[in-house]
Amino acid sequence: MSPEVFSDRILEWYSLHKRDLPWRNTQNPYIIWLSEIILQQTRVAQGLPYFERYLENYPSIQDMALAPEEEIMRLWQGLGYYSRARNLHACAKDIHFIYGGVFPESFQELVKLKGVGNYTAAAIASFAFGEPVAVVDGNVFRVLSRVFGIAEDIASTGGKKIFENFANGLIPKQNPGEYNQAIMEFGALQCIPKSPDCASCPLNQSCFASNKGMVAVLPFKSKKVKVKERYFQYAHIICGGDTVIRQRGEGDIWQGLFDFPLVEYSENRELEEGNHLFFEELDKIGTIDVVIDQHTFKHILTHQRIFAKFVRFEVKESARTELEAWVSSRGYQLVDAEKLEALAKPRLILKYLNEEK
DNA sequence: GTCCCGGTTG
DNA sequence: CAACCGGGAC
Repeated sequence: MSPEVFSDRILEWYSLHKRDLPWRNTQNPYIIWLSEIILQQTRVAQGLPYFERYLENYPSIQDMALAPEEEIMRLWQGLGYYSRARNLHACAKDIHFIYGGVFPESFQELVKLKGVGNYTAAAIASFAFGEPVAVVDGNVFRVLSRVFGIAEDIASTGGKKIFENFANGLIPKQNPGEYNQAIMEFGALQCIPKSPDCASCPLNQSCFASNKGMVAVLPFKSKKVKVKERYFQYAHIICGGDTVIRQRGEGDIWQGLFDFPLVEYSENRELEEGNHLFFEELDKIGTIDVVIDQHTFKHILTHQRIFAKFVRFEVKESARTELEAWVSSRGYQLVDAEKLEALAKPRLILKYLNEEK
């Protein structure tokens, strides 16, 4: 099948099936960029409300650039991959303060922006500026590998390169943005990962995978995820209406988000036995009113299974001064309910806080 | 429960 | 090239 026939069929399918999404039918690079960052590693249904909230809070890149980091992170709460939010803000500031508020217009320049890789640069360049550069996301891998029978490993650097080159050989010079949207939408709705309805597909006759019975095995992806088990002992320490929190550091999950003081064990046994590691320390600084064992939460991520046990310590108001000293010596913070609400927390912590009362 | 999905970065 | 998150399908 020639590139022209392929793109024509994809575009025709798109004209019949395209979803009406708020970031379509705009050429505004800010809106396109925002939607693409949110949609990285994220389904449309999950990202849509976040997109709307960001756009409502920050109608322009200037608004976002001038917003406090804490607010940017809080708006991202629950969406995952929090480095995207940090990069979003850093990029907004760069564009506002360095680029004079004007988005760069070419793939070459766009790809230099923080949080903008090959895919996102191609999306912005083609959607906003009509540059004929192919987007290659998970949808495109799937469509091209099946239709044209490309069996290269999409998890490897070399495989990705082959798909990128192939995709760029297909892209029509007129309306490349429309075509890019079309092939991704085709992958998202028609050529879906599992059990696609090939009978209704306009490319069925000429599709390699369909003809060879290889729909279930293409695209080929080598990755094997090794899941790490972790055991968190959390101390939920409250004093009056205030809560002890700490900000998570670099080099681990939930970077920059807020959770509670914790001890991590390597064995489940330790988690079950070592209940009150914080008890002694807290007991030293003042009287603990109540200690309540909460049940253990199992938090499943792709690469980690986290077993989190929460113990709630209620510290007497009379020991507040001592608690404050301990909190600051450990690099923690004692915050009121309003502040706690305003900070970005991981889903696990939100689950606990919601269930706790 | 288990498996699967997905862009960028250090 | 491994690490980063959460949700949805089955």
